[in-house]
Amino acid sequence: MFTRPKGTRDFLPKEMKKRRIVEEKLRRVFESYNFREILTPTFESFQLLSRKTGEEIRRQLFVFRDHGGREMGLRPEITSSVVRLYLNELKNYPKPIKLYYFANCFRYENPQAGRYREFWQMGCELIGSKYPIADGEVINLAMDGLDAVGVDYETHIGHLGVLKGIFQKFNLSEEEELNIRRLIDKEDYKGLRDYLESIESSQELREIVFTLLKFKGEREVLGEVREVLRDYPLSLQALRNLEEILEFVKKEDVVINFGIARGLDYYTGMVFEIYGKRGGAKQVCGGGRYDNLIELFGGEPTPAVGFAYGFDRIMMNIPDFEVEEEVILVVPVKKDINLLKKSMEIADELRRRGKVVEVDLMYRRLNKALNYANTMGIRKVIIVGERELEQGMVLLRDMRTGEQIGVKLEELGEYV
RNA sequence: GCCGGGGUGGGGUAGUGGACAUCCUGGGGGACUGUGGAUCCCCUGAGCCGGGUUCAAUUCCCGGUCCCGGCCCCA
Repeated sequence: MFTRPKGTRDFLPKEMKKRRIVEEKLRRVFESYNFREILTPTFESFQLLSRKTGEEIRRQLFVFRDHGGREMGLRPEITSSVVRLYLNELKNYPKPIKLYYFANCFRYENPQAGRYREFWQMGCELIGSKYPIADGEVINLAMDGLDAVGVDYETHIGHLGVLKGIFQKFNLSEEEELNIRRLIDKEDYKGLRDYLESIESSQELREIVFTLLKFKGEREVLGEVREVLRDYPLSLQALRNLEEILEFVKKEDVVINFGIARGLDYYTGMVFEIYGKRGGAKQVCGGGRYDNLIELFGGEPTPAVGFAYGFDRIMMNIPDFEVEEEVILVVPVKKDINLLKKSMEIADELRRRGKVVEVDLMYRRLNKALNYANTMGIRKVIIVGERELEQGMVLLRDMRTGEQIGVKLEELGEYV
């Protein structure tokens, strides 16, 4: 027997239906902002995929060689592909360019709650605007989408420029910066303290870092933060940028959090993460500004900002709902060739009218067919028998009430 | 990559170092040649894989694998 590859899933009809419904709601939000859908290949050259990241992501990449010996990888996220597409096809279009996507991604990781080797991301990239209003729009869009599907969430917004401004003043090496960011990101404050001591950082650095991390909260903290950062001009500049962005963020209840470092190295400015409140695999959305990435990929320096939803995690964070399908079953009273054909004709006619219609394909006895309708939750059954056909009628049975009426064939469409 | 808990028909389960492995549900067919949630009958179908201990393993031990979850990292 064959089994599913580890970390992958089969989606059964019922769940698929729900996914499509949620997908459609999210799509409508992106499109209401006039973001336009694109689709890029499932695999890209290994070169492209590994461009912006180091060893860590390489370990998570599904890689293969094609028959021509070219190294390929399955996309672990979509932003790289969108940047490539932008440079290939759209770089001379009027800005801003607003694109969205919904696609599967692959990471070779150990599965756990809300984490799979194949998973779906829906996200967007806004390319060409460096202004705070663009950051604000993207954040608003992210929250609108979650509202549209009923996720209970908390939004955290930070800015990498603030920490960078501090680091610069202390001449830290790139590696030291990275290590510090990593410890901050995972909120390992003890480890952070130990590390800062191990690299013999100055007292001032330690103080400013921990002070900054303490200011996690509502917008009111910004005033105090400004005070704390008064000797760090670059940080103040970043803070100013963040304040401008927040002017455009329409919801008040967001958490200012300078601890958001984001693992992907390409972020340069505002960063944000949104957490669902239903435990396990909390992060349903992540994004931010990446003004260097396009340049890194060989294009003109171009500012950009975007985010991605973890679609599967959204599915875990929405209130459950039932999908109801109005299905009609047409069943002949006997397995007589003429009745069978007549049943198909009736089904055809109703389908043309937009109904979802099934004909009994199992040559079941009438009682078994009704039983089938019952277990399948099919509400309406059309019973086709000679006696009624002679008068141009069929029987229409409502499985829920048990009511059964004779209906003229011409009027059937109005009854079901 | 590391750590914890699991794995019995399609789904849900019981039990056991020893005979054909329990029950419910589901699926197919029939009793009933035109009316359901019904009854009865028949059929279908299971101890993750490999090794070890043992006269004997689904049961005990080890390894692997997959699932669930945690770390790392992220969506």
